[in-house]
Amino acid sequence: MELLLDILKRNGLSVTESRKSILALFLQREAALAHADIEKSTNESFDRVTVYRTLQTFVEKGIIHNIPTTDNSILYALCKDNCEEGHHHDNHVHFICTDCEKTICLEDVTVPHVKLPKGFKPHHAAMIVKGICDDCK
Amino acid sequence: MELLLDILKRNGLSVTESRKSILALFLQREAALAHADIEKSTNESFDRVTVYRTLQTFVEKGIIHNIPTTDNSILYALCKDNCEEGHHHDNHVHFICTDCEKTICLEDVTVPHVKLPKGFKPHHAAMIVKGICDDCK
DNA sequence: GTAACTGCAAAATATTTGCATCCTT
DNA sequence: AAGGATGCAAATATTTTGCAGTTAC
Repeated sequence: MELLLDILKRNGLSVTESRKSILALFLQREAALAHADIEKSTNESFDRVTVYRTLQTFVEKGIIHNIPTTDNSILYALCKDNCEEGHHHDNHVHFICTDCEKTICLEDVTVPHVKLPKGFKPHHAAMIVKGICDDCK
Repeated sequence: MELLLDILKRNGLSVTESRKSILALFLQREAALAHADIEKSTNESFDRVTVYRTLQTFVEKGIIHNIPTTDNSILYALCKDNCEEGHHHDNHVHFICTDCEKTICLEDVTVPHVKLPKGFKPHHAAMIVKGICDDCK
């Protein structure tokens, strides 16, 4: 709970119920969350609009980042290292379990470099692996 | 244009105006397309619903596949090899140019394998590289 | 001729914006 | 007390569904 308040304060955000609850959700799960997950998990105690605005604020501050998905949903995840340092290092692999549908940040697996065709200058790379996670195997 | 009809017929699809136009769009561009791009490019000559249904049909038949994105859009791309063979091999890297905003299939760059933590069984991997493309450099 | 595709209407869902009120600092 | 955050209402955008008319084969 200390950590939670630290994160908000460090980023110059006022401490409100919605921010505390939503950030707590991210801290207690290892999986990524979609907007809909957050609405469900907080029992709809916050206005839908507040959830949108809270997520947007967190992304702007670099507290969470979004993860590429193949469908039209946006997944958000907070990753330990980032938060501790206050800036983004989401260069790790994301794993989507096709069984339990969770998206997990594999903090220890970094995205490998690839050789691109001539003329292409890479700036940032993301990688998503689908399969069966440790819990569902 | 021959190719175009071949693709439709090979997949057991009847040849209609919308399918021809939309498939032609994919064939003449190397970049991936979003639903909105298609509506614009076809001059809104087709109903929005038809575009949805056509894209869905193409995905089901394996003519196009969708590409992961960080925002909440869905990008679709047809990749040469897949179409020639009639089934999916989209295990190549996708490049998103942050300048022209195009998403390009790098057919020749395959997604590298990564070593996952114990218990994780990979099934499919995708990789997205952001940066500056050959045209914008 | 028949099955399948399209367009229109409308429903359902998702996202954004404006504004008055309430809460944090 | 002041600035920012929230909730509500409503506008806007996106996606889905049903159905009647049309088209491809």
